[in-house]
Amino acid sequence: MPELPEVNAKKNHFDQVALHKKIEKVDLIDTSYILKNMDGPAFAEKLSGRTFTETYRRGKYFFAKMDNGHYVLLHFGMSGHFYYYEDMSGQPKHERFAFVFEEGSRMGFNCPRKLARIHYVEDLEDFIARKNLGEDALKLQEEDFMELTAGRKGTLKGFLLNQKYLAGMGNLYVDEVCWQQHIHPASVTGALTEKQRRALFRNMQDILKKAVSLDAVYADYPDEWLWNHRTKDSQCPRDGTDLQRDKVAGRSTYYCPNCQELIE
DNA sequence: TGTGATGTTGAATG
DNA sequence: GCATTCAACATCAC
Repeated sequence: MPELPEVNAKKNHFDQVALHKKIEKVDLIDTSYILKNMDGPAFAEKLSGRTFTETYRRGKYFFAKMDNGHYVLLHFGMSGHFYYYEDMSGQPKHERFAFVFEEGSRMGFNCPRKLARIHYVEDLEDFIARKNLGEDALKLQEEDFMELTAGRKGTLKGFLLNQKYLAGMGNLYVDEVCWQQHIHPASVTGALTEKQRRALFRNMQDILKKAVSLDAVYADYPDEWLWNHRTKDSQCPRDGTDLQRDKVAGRSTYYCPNCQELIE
């Protein structure tokens, strides 16, 4: 589930249940694939006795700051999720590790597909610079977006998905904004007019803000959006045309062949 | 049973 | 440097 609004919802959850609680230990189940820059026991040792003091989200990257000034980066991949519980009966099936708080509750990190990535980060700025991670899509300024898009070759979808330009957009929100703007996702980014690019940018932020305000609960997303119509054999909520499904920028893409213009 | 899934990365290619 | 395509990562659900 995790694109910007989903990760934001996870942050909200984490802030609510995990901040300011002393970590007694880290329960390691299987961190072999997801923990990237140290092994499980070293990670557990680093975290033991620490307290999370605040959190920071940039795009889909979630950083939990500790009382020693260091961070834990949690990237959820495709299927990562937090589960907070006090009774072991609440332990999720694919928990890879859990922060065990002194009071006895646990913040479990569940990840069936092991595509999540965890790093122990001493220097946040350095980590972001090395990742070449772009500005958060909600913090990006319109003029910077205009500069990033001007004259750019390559598909609009490929651009919006690339986290080094702006961070946070994923497959579903990209389809949504392209659809709302009547623009075919395979359009050439730099071929859009200035007016189109400005409108796209504003609409993108509006969509993200709305999704964040709804805590990424899909059932509450406006029915006028493509979102809940983005399924096999469905129709465009605007004009009833059968939606088309193609691969664009290597990702499964839904769009309306009738009302989304290919600009190139 | 085969296929695809909200993400990222690296290799190969143009 | 830029952009594209493909494969890989590991598991589950349909």
